[in-house]
Amino acid sequence: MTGISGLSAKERAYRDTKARILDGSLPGGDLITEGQVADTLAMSRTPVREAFLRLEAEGLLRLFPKRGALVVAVSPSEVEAVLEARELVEGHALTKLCAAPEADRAVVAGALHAVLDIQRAALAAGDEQAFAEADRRFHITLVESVHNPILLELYASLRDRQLRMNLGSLEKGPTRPQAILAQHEAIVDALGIGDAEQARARLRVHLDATRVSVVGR
Amino acid sequence: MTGISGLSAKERAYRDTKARILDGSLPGGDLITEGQVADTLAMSRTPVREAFLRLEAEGLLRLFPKRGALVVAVSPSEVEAVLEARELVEGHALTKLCAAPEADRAVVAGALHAVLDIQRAALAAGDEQAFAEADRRFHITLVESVHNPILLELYASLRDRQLRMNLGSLEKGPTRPQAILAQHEAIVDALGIGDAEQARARLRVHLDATRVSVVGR
DNA sequence: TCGATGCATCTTGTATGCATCATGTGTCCG
DNA sequence: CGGACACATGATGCATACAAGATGCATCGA
Repeated sequence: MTGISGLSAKERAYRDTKARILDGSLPGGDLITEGQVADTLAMSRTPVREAFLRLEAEGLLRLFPKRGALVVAVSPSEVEAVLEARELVEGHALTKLCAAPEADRAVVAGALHAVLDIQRAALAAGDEQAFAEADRRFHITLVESVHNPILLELYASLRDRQLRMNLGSLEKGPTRPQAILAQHEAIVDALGIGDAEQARARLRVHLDATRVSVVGR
Repeated sequence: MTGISGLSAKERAYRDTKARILDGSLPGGDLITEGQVADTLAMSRTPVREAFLRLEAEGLLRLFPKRGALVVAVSPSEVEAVLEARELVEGHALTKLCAAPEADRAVVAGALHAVLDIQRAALAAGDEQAFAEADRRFHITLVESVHNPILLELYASLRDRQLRMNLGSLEKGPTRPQAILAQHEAIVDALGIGDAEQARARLRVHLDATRVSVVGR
């Protein structure tokens, strides 16, 4: 029935719409309807409807009864909320790692180092795509080390939201990537010696820099 | 057209099913179908389907394509995950409050004291229902003080899951409520003097006691 | 007897139709 | 000229219909 793709219609509607929101083709403040998306994707309204519900749960859409779906605009307060939650979750990961047996910490630190190598290479090669992916991987790896599905899922949703904020933001400037990499390295260094306070402080620095880059102050 | 209730069919399906999962009428491991629920509530499958999707997102159901919906059984690891997340969020609230201006802290402390009064009265009256509601109110008030919608929503979902764990647990014992109340009071006391470390430690005690009550160890 | 196959049945996935509700507009009345 | 009302329009909410996948069981063959 879908014919082309092996994915269900619901999944296609979800991914397509989400992608269009995240990459900015559907700007915040836009009002879209089930019918529009259904027509575009050549499917009925039913799967689109389910995709919309999911996107609303993720905070990307806001549904208005009988009126349409509003693409939620990124507000400064949302930026704050996302960053606060990120600091909480990632900071927890750092603390927990530093309190964990040496061996466990070493494993994660090793994984993080590997990611940093990739990120360094991406920076040298000027591959923004790979750099962003490595950045994502870095933070995900950190949060995964907590082994808590609930926190991991929350974090994934936070990353998605942040993605959208980044592109709304000012140009990152050519020095941003280097700064990001340096901040990552600083965090891993603190982690390497098991200094939780230091690691958290550096995480805070990293997220503050992110905030500045996003809200411009 | 449902006529009777002012709620939408989707909302009724969601609340009813959720309630039946949380109160144990639908035990973990059960396989339910959209049709069953739709018949029971005298509505079509469509709104039930949407309710199921929502419940899956909350971690209460797990949907299997073309097979049905599994009521997720509470696992020990889920208990750990929920409690870890709760400690993280509530602990953050305590820390943030202690770092906030005296006035802000006093406002929240006042609200918490008010809730404790209610809880004390409920305990004296032997009103379990009211006691549980006050307990819920206590923790929600704490988390609300963070003013972060993302964390608040996460917390709400955590509380729901915990609800279900409690009833699967051993009898609470007549002394449990008193212990809970005492632990709450201890937390608020530490908060009153702005001692974040102390408050967090007491929160940890409280949640540990909860874990013992739930998993029995 | 045991395993493979085909079918009946059940459930979901999607499409479609209709009723309802919200909104904007044009007209009529003051 | 201004405001209220009736209606056209468009969207969702829900019901229903149908197709397709998954499962269990009976049946058949070795």
